Amino acid sequence: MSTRKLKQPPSNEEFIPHLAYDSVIFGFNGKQLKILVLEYHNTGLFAIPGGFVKRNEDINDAVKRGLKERTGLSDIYLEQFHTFGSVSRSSAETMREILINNGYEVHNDHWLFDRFVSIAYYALINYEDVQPRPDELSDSINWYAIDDLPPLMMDHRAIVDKALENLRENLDKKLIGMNLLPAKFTMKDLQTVYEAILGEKLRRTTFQRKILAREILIRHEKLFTGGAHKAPYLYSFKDKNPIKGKKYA
Amino acid sequence: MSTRKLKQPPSNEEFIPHLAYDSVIFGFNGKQLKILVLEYHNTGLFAIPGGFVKRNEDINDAVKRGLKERTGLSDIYLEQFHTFGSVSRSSAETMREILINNGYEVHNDHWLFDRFVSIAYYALINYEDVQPRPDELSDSINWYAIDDLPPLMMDHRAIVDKALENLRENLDKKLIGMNLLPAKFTMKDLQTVYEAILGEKLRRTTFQRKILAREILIRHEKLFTGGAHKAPYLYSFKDKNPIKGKKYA
DNA sequence: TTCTTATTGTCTCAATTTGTTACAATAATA
DNA sequence: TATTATTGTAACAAATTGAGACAATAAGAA
Repeated sequence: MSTRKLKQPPSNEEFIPHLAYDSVIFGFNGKQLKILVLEYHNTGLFAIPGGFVKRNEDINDAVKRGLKERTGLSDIYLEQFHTFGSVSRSSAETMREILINNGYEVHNDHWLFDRFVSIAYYALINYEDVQPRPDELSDSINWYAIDDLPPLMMDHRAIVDKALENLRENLDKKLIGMNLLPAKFTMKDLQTVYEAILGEKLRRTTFQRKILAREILIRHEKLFTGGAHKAPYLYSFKDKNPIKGKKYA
Repeated sequence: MSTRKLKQPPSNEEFIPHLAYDSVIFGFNGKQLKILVLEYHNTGLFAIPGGFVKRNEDINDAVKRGLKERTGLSDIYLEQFHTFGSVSRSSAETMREILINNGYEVHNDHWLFDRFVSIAYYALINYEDVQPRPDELSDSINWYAIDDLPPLMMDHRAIVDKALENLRENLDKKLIGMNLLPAKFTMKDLQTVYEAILGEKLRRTTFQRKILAREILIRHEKLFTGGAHKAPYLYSFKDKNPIKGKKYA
């Protein structure tokens, strides 16, 4: 019943050789910080989403293109954080395993088996409005809690760790919460995002005071959840890009 | 008298195509923060030092190799800070101008005229123990004060600006001063480095108090300069890599 | 209606950190 | 022995952060 596969892998003509990108896509489900991890067909190999750069394409655009394909979202918050360039990070064996198990016909000196330098980005997206789609090579793509990841292939674990490190550093400078929460949220929601990213509990009153002191939020109506207690206000972010020097955590 | 040049440019066989590095090399002359800028023969083009990555070489090693060639130093403090990947940053015309004015014979589809992605690093070196050497393509290499740079070719000015931005951010986290000063220095020396990097004056007593509170310095003998005033202590850094969370500026 | 409960918004006061000024302790030199 | 410029530290004020207290709810239960 099954036909012989004759698929062609990405072409050398179209893409810059030796160059790839990888993306750590963060989402927040209301409780935990998660990232998208894909699994390749019949290999048991887990990886973060990556791709190649077209010969006449900005790297930023290549990453956006990949994210669009997998999440359906455009206008995603993206941050380039490191380029991984050791020789040892590349693994021809791993690439071969992936391609073979996807039914590709590839010769031994195919460009995908070469050494690759990877430019790594992290993305922040609103968990709720995404239905992740696996790409052609992948079996599945799923959210995994940041502290419960499957073993990742090659150096992908190191990439994720470095992404998280950078995300934590940028928590001070950029408005991280804006990209991980819906437009309106409670102060507790925001605090939970901060705690999930930092991996530690914060003091409620201090957090609230500091966030409010920054004057980056607009207060809206109250949210009545049905809980037997005072209803919290809803907030939204005032500005897209204030960049203040103040700390809030 | 002069012979016809028949030099060969770097070979496509040896290097990864489309991939380069650029380095912003910071030094401190006791007063100002400076960087190394080179000028290409007969072109009036100024650039920061860069190079290519061998096919079987870690990118970090490629940068170290380039730095060693130009400064004679190994064991240089290096920090990768960004990868520049827009299509528009590359300029075949500029490359052609440089190669032609160096007497190279290159065909029109030479690999150096292709689009390049550049991984950018900054380095911190001790100004005093360096005698910069121009490379084969360059006329000269000289120190320029960070606020008095010549016009730089292509996007090199943006690379320098981003390097400085990153250096300022890392002033908190890493022991920047260690790499820009001699082994022993006065508190005033250290403050001057901080001021040169930040581009602003700091309050003497607060600076001294905060630095001392971090307990990263060892106090040595006094330094008698011959000035008609109290002699300052000399200090050195205690540890290579403490990484404290405290701020000191 | 009136309790009870959990949560929220805000206030207060203590502890810590930072900003600012003051001042004594030098190294030369006059 | 004065004079001068600079350095190391102390002292106090101002600002920020930590830690608790507490009144104001929004339900549901009594």
